[in-house]
Amino acid sequence: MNLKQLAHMLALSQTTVSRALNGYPEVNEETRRRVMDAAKRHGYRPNPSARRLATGKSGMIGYVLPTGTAVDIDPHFVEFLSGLGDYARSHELDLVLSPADADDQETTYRRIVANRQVDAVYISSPRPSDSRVALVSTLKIPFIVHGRSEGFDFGYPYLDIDNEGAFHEAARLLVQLGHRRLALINGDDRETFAIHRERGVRRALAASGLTLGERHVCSLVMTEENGYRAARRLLEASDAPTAIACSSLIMALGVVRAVRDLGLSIPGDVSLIAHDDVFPWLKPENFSVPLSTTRSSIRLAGARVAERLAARISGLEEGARGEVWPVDLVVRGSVAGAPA
Amino acid sequence: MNLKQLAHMLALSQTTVSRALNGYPEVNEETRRRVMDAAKRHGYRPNPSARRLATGKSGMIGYVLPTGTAVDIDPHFVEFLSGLGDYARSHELDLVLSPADADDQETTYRRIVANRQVDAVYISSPRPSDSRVALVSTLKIPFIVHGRSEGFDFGYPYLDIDNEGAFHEAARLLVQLGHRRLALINGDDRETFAIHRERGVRRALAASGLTLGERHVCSLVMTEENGYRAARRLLEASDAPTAIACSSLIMALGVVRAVRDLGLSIPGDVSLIAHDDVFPWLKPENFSVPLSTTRSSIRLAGARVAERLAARISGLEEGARGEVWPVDLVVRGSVAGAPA
DNA sequence: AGAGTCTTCCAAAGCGCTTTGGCTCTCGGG
DNA sequence: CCCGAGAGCCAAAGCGCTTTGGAAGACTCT
Repeated sequence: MNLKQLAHMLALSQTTVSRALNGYPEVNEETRRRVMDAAKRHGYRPNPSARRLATGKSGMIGYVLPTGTAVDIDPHFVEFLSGLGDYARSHELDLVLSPADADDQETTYRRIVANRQVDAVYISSPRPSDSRVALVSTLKIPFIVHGRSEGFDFGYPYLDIDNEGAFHEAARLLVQLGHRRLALINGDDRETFAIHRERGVRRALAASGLTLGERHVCSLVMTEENGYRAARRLLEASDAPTAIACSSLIMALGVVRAVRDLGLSIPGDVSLIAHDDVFPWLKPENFSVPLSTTRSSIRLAGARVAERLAARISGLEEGARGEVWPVDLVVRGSVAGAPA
Repeated sequence: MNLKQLAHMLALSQTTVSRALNGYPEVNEETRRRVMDAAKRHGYRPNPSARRLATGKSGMIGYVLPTGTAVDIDPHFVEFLSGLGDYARSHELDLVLSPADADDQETTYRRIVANRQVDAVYISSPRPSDSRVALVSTLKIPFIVHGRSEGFDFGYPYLDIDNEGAFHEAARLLVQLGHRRLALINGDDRETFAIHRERGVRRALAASGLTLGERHVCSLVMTEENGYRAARRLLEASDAPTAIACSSLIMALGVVRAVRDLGLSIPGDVSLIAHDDVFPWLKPENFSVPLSTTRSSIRLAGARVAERLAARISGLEEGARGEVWPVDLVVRGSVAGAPA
């Protein structure tokens, strides 16, 4: 059932039917009702390919997925996706993932924009002066960055959490508890979120005249194994930290294992605070010693990104609006006063 | 730059240019070269929307993403996606995720097929007599099921791992080691994979005249917390099992925690084997006691599904071909003879 | 040389929708 | 009573590609 048939069966022109369906004003309400009714009754669904060709709009959100045999998709992605899906579902938006060589995403961005394959894109895990952000800003397409880039002389729309503030609070708490040697087990420090977290820790330490030792900050892909290795290296050193801030729950698993392997205890020998993106399958309160966390639901962020993207597509949102969400510090059993 | 312009600038018809570009035989090789050359030089890219409207092909693979506030996307999904992306990238295929109410995916399947939004779809986490499989089989669209359904009187193409065989082997090993009371901490037993695993365990036990006690099999969403609860319940009972087979590494984390909380040890008091889908961020060899696993890379499965989907789209693969991958049993420190 | 056969190319008809540019009819105001 | 201004509808022109149904010329055969 296509427009032509529907129009013919209503003894109307395609123009009128199309307009009636799309809510244009120049059609009699009575006629509109008739059209709407017939459309529903016959299950008419405009062909998206045709509509897209005519309008250039696709009703899809795009995401360039970095891939490669050596590239692993971040497990956080799936949670973000859940949120995105929550919103997208109720607004008939689809999401298209365009896999791209991790080292050359630009080509893909250009392609999906030039082809008008999607109405908007989002960018995640940005780095300072991220080339994707720069590129997409010049392309005429609505977008939002999940996270933040830095060092541009132009603004851009983003949604980020207050990583610096979160880790500042976490470190400040540890310092207040008497800890003097803190360590930070961070994610990839080429990404902005990790930079911000380190900055937060440093600022808190500086406020008490302390510093983050060169060897007390690690930057690694966030796996359990890397958490273990980092913690092990830190704790075996002569100037072992008495408190650790950790960028992910998954790494924290490794940290806990390292602590145990070394015959130490949490929080007796080491206090631990990790960032929690809120996974349904791994909860900080269920760690053998309940884990203190800086918490922010990445799923909610996904939903919000979708919402703002939709707003941008329909022109309801414009300009370089940045949005920064505060992060909760949730104190549980894994922190205590510094050992004597 | 569109076809018309390109044709005009080559003083050829659109027909010829189109055919030259698409490899049709009825065009002079010399002409083809000229066309190809000019196309490349001017960066001509056929407009996918137009092509799609004309051919009905979209160059996209579809996946209906079950969503809802109470629905969590399985973390395995992201690994599968990595594999899918690996293949799709090198073949210019995009992936479109259509979020749907988890309780009504059928509408969405019908929509994406009717709209010809995608050239093929895949279905994951199938259940016995899965309605999605039945539906998609009637629709005229290439598809592959990742996993297996059961109880149909028709065949369908799928890719699955030998879940029954894997758990059969695992259980057999445990029995050989003298264990008499096994338990199974399984995933959602409405899904086929879980049913197959249970079947495998039962078969191995039966071979030695043993059975899987009613209360020795748990079926739960695969989270750390559920693994903990299940293990705790099992191990505190009077007829506590001496060996546990577990359907996921994430649940196994919880099992290990429960064992520790109860002052028991692995493998001294309990042997443990879990299924490993091969996550880059959590490895069985890094468990405090290296975990024995049945191992099968879900990422490779993703790549293979993409490959077969591509083959089906281009007509190279047809019919109801099922493919079942064997699963490795990797023995590590978490299994030992049954305690006296 | 005429007929048949390829080879190589083309004009034009879709694909199904949106949108431009009228056209017709009704109605109130001068 | 005529004019201008809506209101309501329509025909047709795109959007950019593929594909059908030839047609022209070159070549082979008899």
